[in-house]
Amino acid sequence: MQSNELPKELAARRIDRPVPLREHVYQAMQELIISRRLAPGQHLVESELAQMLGVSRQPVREALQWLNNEGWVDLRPGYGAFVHAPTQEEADQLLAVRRLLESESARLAALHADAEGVAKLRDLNRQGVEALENDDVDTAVALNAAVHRCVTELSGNKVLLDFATQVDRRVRWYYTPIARQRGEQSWQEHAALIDAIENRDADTAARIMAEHTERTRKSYLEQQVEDDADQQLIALPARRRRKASKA
Amino acid sequence: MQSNELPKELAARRIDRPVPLREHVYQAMQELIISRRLAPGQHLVESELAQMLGVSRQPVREALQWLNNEGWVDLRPGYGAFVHAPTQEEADQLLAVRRLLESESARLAALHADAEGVAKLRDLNRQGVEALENDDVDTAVALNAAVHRCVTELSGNKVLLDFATQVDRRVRWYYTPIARQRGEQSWQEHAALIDAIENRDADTAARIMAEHTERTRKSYLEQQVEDDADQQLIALPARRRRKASKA
DNA sequence: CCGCTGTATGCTGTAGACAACGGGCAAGAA
DNA sequence: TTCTTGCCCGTTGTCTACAGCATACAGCGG
Repeated sequence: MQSNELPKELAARRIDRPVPLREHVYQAMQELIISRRLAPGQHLVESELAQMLGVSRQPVREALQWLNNEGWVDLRPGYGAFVHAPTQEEADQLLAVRRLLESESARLAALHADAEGVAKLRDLNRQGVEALENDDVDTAVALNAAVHRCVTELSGNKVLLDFATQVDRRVRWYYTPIARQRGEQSWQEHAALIDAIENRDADTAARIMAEHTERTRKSYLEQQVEDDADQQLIALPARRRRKASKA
Repeated sequence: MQSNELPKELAARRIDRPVPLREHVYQAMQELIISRRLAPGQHLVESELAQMLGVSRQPVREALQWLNNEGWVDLRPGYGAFVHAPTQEEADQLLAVRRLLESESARLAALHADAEGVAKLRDLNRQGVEALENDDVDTAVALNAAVHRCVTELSGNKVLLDFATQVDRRVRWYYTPIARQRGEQSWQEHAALIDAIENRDADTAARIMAEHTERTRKSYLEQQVEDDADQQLIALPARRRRKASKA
């Protein structure tokens, strides 16, 4: 099952085949959505996407299924796919669930983590602080997610990891804008959390994580109000959009 | 796929188009998996399923995607779909997550539930007790799930409801066999829970729910040991199975 | 007898095409 | 003008066909 890359430039006129096309479609569309080039609520026409990405409709359909499962698009049977339009209410509830899952993760991590795991956490956190000092926001955000993910991995509960991962992906809809705002404090809280885990202090770890995610939630809610205006980008059916743009 | 049955529905299904075929495929396969006619670990060949259900491979593929997302089958890219083989460890972790989510649901339900919601809960619970008295296990299981779902709905957190629903579906892999075992006690606990919700006693509600699901988990773990033998039904590639059955 | 290699076959992933459904739009009636 | 009615066409859901890869197996050499 190994994928030995780079042998065929001939077939590479499409895309390298070892990885199914739907994967590329999935990633491409995810980026398009994150970058807002596909607006929330927008109707996604399969044939348009297929042509745009140079593949047939099947990979697009399958990618849409995945995107649907991860909350990036909403699939209305017989009607089509629409870019998910996140609401404040949903964000609030999502972050509440995140708080619940991650707090429990921290508790379990404190019970189960070994020295190696703690070391890895410290390393990630150190890198995060460095990234912040260098104003490298993207890296900092990624490392932040990595820290949280690592804690969840150390919980030893794979199902919990699954669900937390799902939540994390959906949180990323909202997260980036607030990363800069409360950067430094966040990493200090991480450090305290890691200490608690190292000391096998489950209750403290859980409490710190709960407070940590709760602050993130608050930050988001304060931040978000101003954005709501352009949430109103209307979701026109593709047809109507096209007619409109002709005029 | 030794026993090809229920292909009669296909003809009728093809006529009423409003519901996509993949929905029917999804439901049919889910039932086949629950009933163990598709064994855990078994390799699912798309073309076989398609022929068996009287549709083409596309609806089957899409149904498999859904089944994968809900944990019924595992999809290995380029290799095929396999009926998910649940393990004890996974069940344990799954039930731990369930405990977490449902406990929080109960807490929130106690904070937010209105009189109407409480009434609905009581009604469901009453029906459940009746079903148990009539030895109607299937109905009792369904009503049990309904009570839990209703509590989660009353929490007012739609995201939480989403995740709890996912967990519930996966728990059903394991649940039915233990339903009979601890039937009566379960409904008594439900009653206590509903009281707590009605009294707006969030902490008590959360505690009762946590203990309730924890007992379910324990029951499962005790029960399950004996089943593990036939978990070892080997997952042969479809080809080999066919050859073997010729001999 | 065992291991290797070439070949055959079956499976998945993808492409391209068709038919039905449903919304949009225009023409006609009130 | 405004509402109704019928047609048009865009979109989805589905089907069939094909290419490529991986495995199983046979035949050969050690």
